[in-house]
Amino acid sequence: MLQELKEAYGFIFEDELIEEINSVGKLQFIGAGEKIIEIGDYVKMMPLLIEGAIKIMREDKDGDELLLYFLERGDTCAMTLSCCLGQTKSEIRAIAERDTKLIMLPIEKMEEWTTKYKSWRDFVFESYHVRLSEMLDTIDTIAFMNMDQRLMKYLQDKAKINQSEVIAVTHQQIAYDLHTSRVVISRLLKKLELDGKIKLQRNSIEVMEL
Amino acid sequence: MLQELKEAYGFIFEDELIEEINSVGKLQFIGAGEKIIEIGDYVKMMPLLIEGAIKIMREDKDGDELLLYFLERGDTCAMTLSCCLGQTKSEIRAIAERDTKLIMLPIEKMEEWTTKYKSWRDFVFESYHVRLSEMLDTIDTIAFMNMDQRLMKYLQDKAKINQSEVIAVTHQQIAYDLHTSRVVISRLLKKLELDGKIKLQRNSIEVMEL
DNA sequence: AAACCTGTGTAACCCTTGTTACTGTAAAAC
DNA sequence: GTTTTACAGTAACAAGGGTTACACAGGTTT
Repeated sequence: MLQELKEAYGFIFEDELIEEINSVGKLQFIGAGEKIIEIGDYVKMMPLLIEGAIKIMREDKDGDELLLYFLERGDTCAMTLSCCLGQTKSEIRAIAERDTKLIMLPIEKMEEWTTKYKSWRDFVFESYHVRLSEMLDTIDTIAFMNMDQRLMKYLQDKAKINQSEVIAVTHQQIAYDLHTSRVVISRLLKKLELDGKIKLQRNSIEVMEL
Repeated sequence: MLQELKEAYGFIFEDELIEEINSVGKLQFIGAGEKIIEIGDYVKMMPLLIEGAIKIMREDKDGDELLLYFLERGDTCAMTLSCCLGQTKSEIRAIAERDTKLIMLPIEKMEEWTTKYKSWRDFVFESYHVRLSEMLDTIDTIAFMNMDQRLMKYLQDKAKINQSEVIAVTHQQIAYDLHTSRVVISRLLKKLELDGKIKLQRNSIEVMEL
């Protein structure tokens, strides 16, 4: 674990902190599609993403869903952070977008490290900063863009996070992520294909413009 | 200033920190409607809200606006916080919703206090936490609610923040805040009035259900 | 091979929201 | 008092997106 830890976080954390993380953290593997945290769960561990990608979803009382953003290597879940420090339940659902490797940290250490390590403090602040920006971006997207633009952005983001122009996804799944209906997605995808921006296959989509 | 400072933040900050804030902070009065921060501004000071209310707006490249949330006494602008620590430009616009009293803190102190005072650290973390929650709430609103529901929520929020059932606002102003058109707002307001939820007057609206 | 399931394409229709245009009216400016 | 200006009401229409319904195509199961 130490090696991977250093690769992903060595430039950020001082050596002593890396040691500590290495000794108290638990390496964990999550298969693509597996759920990591559910809404309402009490958060007992804080994840550091080593490899892979996680998608963060929001859901309202009626069960309507919406993709908030993706997390990548070097990210942590500020939402979880927030929950840890506040001892509250999770407001979001986290699902592995790809096979994912992460280090789980006991939340007791959070407080301690915050006092002890400047690099940890900076990391936490930076995480919050990045997350707020990401949330602003999400708001911009749903507030100011039409569904066809949102769809194209979604496909591009998803291609990027999965490091492949061909993304494996069904129209129904996209509809869930964008909080709309399958018919609408099929309709808009066909339009995008006619515009030469994507190519449709069964169960997958090739994105031509990245 | 000391007295007001203690009233608003005495329960949170240790005495020594209150002293420091008192000595380096500059008390500032902002009239209702005045702009505090514009998008793209470099943030040189961090505000602590003592009294009044501030509305935080987002704007996209086409000039389309959207109200994100209100700040109240005891709040600070996490977005500004974020900018201070990251030395980046403001992503949002802040406008005094009512006559507002706030303490401006030089950002150099942020780093120092973060190391020195646990109460300050906790305050910063708590601010981020509250702000993320507020952003989630904003996302829920625009993603999952129809315009009539959003409008009613807007009126209720605005009544609450201004501590009055009668709010002084034009249909056009509401349209800007909710990123829609005046005609749509007039239409929906009339419907809400017929439902007995509000009473319309020129330049003001009385909210019956709080 | 037949039956079945899942994913996709498409038409027809409806509701919500956005747009344009015009009217009236209160308040402010002259 | 008359003229302007800002605000509000409303109709008519357009567009985006949600809904329902049905057809069909690949795979999978039996």
